[in-house]
Amino acid sequence: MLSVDVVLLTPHGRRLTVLLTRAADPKAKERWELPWEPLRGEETIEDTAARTARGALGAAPALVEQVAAFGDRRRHPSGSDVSVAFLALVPAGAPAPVGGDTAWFPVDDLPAVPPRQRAMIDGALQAVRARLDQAPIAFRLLPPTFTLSQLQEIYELLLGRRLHKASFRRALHAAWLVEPTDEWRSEGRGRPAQLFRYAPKKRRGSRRGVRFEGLAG
Amino acid sequence: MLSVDVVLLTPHGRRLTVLLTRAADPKAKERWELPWEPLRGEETIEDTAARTARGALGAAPALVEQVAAFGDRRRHPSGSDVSVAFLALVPAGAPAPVGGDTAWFPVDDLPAVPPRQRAMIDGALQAVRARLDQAPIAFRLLPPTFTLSQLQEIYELLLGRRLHKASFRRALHAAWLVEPTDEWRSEGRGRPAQLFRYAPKKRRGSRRGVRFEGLAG
DNA sequence: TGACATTAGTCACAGTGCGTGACTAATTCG
DNA sequence: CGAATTAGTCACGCACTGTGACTAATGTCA
Repeated sequence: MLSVDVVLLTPHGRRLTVLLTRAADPKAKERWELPWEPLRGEETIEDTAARTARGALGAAPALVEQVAAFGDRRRHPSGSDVSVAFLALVPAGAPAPVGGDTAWFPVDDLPAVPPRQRAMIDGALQAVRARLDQAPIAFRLLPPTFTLSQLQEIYELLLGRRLHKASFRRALHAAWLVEPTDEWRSEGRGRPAQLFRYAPKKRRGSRRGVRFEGLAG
Repeated sequence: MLSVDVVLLTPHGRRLTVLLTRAADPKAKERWELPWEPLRGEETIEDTAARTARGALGAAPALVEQVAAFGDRRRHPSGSDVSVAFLALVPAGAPAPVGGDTAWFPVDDLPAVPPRQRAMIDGALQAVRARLDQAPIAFRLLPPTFTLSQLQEIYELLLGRRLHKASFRRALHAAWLVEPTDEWRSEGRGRPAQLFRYAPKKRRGSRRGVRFEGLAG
């Protein structure tokens, strides 16, 4: 038997959080676990992952991507030998967890989960950070139009460190990923911010991808 | 059922080659395929991958690492719904393929293989290139001491493009990965080259990994 | 109303990185 | 000997990056 597990991530304030559900088995050593399902014969693993994510969340996440297969001997609630981990991103303002059986936990303050799933969470975080400057996945966590401060906050959340404003905008400009709209948002105190939309342009020259990696705060 | 497939890579002259075996089923549409085995209950997928690699090669490869799980509906010789792909690196001077049932094919000139395995090969090449500047996997393809020209050749092979000598050495120096021995190798014509060994030093400062990515030839 | 806090956005400098071509060095071959 | 071949270094110019300071536009509160 093979299980498909999903690491659902969403921003909560300034922290990145992961969705856990209460363990079905009340005698389980760890009382929380990642949402998972056994693979059905007629489904692909991608389908199963998407369905599992929808089931736990009550809505479709913005992105579902494979992380890796975990086939070591670490314990998994399904008892299966092999599990395939997927990572899913959910925009901010995530629906409230259904009942008391699912909850969001900050990634840097997790309760005990079964060891194989613990490895999956770590792998998912690594995968997000590695892919962040290859693919524009950060935009999946934002509404169609957004301020650059919002965008920077998402990057900081996913990378787990602060970025410098000027560097961030310079690199963003060089990557030709966004274009300004003519709308402005005044959000309480402070100067209003211009709204942008995601609009990737053909990159000229540069063999490199979009490297945000070096941005230190 | 779950299959474990291995993409064995080795340098052959100036080309990167992959090991294929003749299809067991003579009526199969594609006559060559990647080495694969069904997962046994008592083994981890890593164990199975290592064993499969040894079986096809007749020796242990220098590195075996997971690429990803492939669970789409593309055809696979095992008929399984899900396959986990591993990539394996074999140092140059690989043992001659056993009989006529296994052979090395240049990655840029492959015969037809089952479609899921074709995707695995592409994925393995992408994975090698992506990990090349994160982990020192190039050294696995070389003997304990080597010349910098040999090392550069490996990088060019794995990245699939030429690098500029001066840039390569500058970046290598900055990464503190090798140290010179006091031996020199005179290899036919031309000036003798100094031999180096792999000896990673603690990297000071620099939040970045070892970025060889930008080296253009 | 006016000082201040707060957030957005830009600029400019200095240091480092990187692509590139030209140069020197040591060997073999004829 | 001189040409060819491979190893190894240097230096220039441009681009990129980290950084702090600056201006701009709003709300808050005395």
